[in-house]
Amino acid sequence: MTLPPRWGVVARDGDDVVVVVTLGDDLVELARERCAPRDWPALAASAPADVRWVWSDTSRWYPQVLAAGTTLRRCHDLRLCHAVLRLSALVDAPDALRAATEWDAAPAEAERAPTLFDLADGAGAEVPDDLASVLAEFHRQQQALADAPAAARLRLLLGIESAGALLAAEMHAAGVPWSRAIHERLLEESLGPRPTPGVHPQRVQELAETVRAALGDPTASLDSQPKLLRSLHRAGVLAQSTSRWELQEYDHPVIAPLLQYKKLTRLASANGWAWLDEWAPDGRFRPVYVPGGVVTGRWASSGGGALQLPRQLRPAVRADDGWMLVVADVAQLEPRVLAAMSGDAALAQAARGRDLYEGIVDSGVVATRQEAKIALLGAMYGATTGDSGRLVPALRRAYPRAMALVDEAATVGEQGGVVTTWLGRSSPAAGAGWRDVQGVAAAPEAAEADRAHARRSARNRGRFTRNFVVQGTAAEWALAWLADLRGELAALPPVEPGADAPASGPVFGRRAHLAFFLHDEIIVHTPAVHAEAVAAAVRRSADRATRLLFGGFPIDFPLDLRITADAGKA
DNA sequence: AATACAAGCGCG
DNA sequence: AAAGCGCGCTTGTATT
Repeated sequence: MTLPPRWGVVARDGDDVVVVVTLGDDLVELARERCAPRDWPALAASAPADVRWVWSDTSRWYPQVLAAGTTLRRCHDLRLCHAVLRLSALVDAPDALRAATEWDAAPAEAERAPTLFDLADGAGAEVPDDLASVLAEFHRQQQALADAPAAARLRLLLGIESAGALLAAEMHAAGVPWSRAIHERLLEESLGPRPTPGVHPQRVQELAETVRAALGDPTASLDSQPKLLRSLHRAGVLAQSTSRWELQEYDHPVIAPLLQYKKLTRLASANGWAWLDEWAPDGRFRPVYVPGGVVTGRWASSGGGALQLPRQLRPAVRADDGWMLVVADVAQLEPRVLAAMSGDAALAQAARGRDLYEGIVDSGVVATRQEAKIALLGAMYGATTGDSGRLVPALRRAYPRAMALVDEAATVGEQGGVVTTWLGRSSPAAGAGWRDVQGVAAAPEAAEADRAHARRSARNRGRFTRNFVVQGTAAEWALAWLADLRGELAALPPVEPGADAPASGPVFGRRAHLAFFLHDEIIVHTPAVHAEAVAAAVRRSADRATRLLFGGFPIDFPLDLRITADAGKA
């Protein structure tokens, strides 16, 4: 430890910005300055490095700091923390926190001015950012934490949630190093030369001709599902839909070229040349991450499709000259989290130091790895039919504690209750519509159709809450991993600037930085001299996240990790 | 002409 | 082999 923890506040004050720095938890004021909006990042940067900055919304304030060429170490994002505290079953929050307020607004979008439409319906509206509102909300949150019996877990959750918000802004600013040349080569190999806009690429046109010939219909429309389905029926393919998994059941010469046609049109429209020009014009892919964007606590994304980057395009993620990528993902994150949070020693044992699914097979629970995977996913998702549903009972016998945890979460959800993750994020309460459906079905005179509807609705909600506890706790583990790693990377010394202006900008052009995060995998872009140190840090952070959440429980989270110049290699 | 929805497919 | 969780995006079609 160096200095005691300090708080800082950044808020709007009329047309100015006010920066307050305080000492300790008692909020004794140390310094207060007013300045023009463009000058506050310099003020904040001159404060002690361990200040925890309280502000309304990280996406509202932090990009300005990054644009000014600096970073901040810690923050308390009032909007995100409000969202957690408002719903958490672990706090006895006052009504002022519980009630829906202006603090429930959507995140600010830095790129886009709010329109009247946005303000009218609340979507895209910003949370308050004036000093009085910010201090009032901060005190409400501190009070709620002071009264909470499980405050330690909640404080951890709020801390990693806020660190994630900093990181989301930083990763957007730094970008994923993206090779336009490799992307273009992949497109040309699959699709042919770049077509003029509005025209199908050459390979797609050739496939379309092959498909139409196989259909015996030279004018068949392939891009309209109803028309395509009718053409297929005329050719004797009596599918119910045009989805891939159904079509591939049929043995007909049209199927193979049609599936290839769908694959290539998808590539061209979702990640083709237009995408490249829009999202990686300068050799950096900058997706907009939305921390806390999913109810379970996972991040969402908006723009660029960061969560859907096809594996096919991963080779285009390429380190700069003299730099390397450290690519790491957790094998079977969610089942491991389930083993730990349920205290299921048998499942934890099956997971230890190896492929968890192989561990289940070795324990004699099911016969093959594929069966183990299907069974476990089915247990966490609530499958009742098919192979998955058939295999779940064997799992229930072998791992009763783990299965009891997800079964209990499902039961609570079916009854309209709230479930909570390991660190204290609670699921939303059942909505009025859902309760109405159950109420109607409970009446003595209810029709059988109403009862069936209510049962289906209850099961649906049960599957959601069943998965919520696992997916949400997995998101917490991942955030803890990221937050710790972010600190480790910041402690590495920067390298000398290269001859060219660094594509990652003044902040990240000289030091290792996180470049990508997707649920259970990360990519760090690092000067090559630090690659080994970064790899070690990635592993240390994962171990610390495990101990931070689950203490001494004997569970491990092994990483698949490689140091590479491009992220495409297996 | 603008908007909402469904299908389909990409990711974990 | 195709059921069960959470997302975002594009396209075509239906609605207004």
